[in-house]
Amino acid sequence: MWVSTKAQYGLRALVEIGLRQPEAVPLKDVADAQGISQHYLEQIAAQLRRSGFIRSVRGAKGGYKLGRPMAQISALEVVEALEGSLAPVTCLDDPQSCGHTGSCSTESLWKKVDDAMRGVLVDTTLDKLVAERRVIEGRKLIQIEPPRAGSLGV
Amino acid sequence: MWVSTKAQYGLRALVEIGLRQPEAVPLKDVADAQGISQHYLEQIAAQLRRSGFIRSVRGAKGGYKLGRPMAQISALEVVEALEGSLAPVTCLDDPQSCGHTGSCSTESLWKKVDDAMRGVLVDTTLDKLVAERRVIEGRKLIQIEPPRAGSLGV
DNA sequence: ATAAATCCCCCTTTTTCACTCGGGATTTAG
DNA sequence: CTAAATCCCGAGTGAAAAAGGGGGATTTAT
Repeated sequence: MWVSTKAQYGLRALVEIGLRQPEAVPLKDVADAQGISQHYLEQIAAQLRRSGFIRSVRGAKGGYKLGRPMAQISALEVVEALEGSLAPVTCLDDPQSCGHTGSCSTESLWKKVDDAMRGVLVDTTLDKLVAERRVIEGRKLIQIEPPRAGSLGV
Repeated sequence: MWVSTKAQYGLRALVEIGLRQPEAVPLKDVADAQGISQHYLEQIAAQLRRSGFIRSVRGAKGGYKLGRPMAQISALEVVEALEGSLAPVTCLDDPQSCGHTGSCSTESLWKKVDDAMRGVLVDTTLDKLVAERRVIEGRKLIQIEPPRAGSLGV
């Protein structure tokens, strides 16, 4: 596994927050929904906030809102903000690290791998993930967020 | 970096050995050519041997030969033999590890990433890497392994 | 016999992961 | 005003993996 749980949790948290736009979503809800330690999630949220993906609303009834439109948040950005470069080998980031850049037979292989993976992650924006989430949840969404009338849950 | 140096060294060692087929190549030569600790390389070679990628020839004038045709050795096999699964997230290997397989909005993203990267690595066989290496080395190859006639250099 | 090689097992050091712990600051509800 | 709900911050921790090192036994060409 080379994507840390931190990055996975962060991305899932953004989906959870995106799902309830434009309401402020407290981390407790996210932690409960995803089965994650709330305190750990706080640290992740702090990083997401510093990177501008979310904005905090403090105090009771507070929580987090998205910092920019869902279509402008790619999975690549999120993951790299939380765990640094996703390059398969360091010499793609730092050509001096191994010394023989340009003369290595495997260099282009790693470049291709990097491009392939990066392509998928750039293409996957938050709105797509949220849409997929809505499909998965289906009707259950209605029970979580009743549209102001109490005529749903018996 | 999520491909260990062990896997990188192992792959490069196979290229080095493949380059001199069908001669037995001692690890010292590989270590020198690649700038790797010979002792560390021994450990890697042991794993490659147990996986059948190379066969050892013991004693003086010994070394390692390829265990099967270069076209039948993919980078994916080599890397996975040396460092286990390359899946970006554990739930692709072990669906029980996270609990909510099938109901996770990011599951298909990681599957796509996995497929993209795996596709590149499966497609890259040792003969392609060796060919690329020959291109890089160019004429220098002649100095290392003269094909019995002196009519090539100059 | 000797030198060149592979083979084998155990050991250390450093770093990273995935959290936990213990608070403090800010805002709203009552 | 007070209590509750939130976010905010930094330190610490236990386990695992990464990247080797040490030392020696075994096999074989010469």
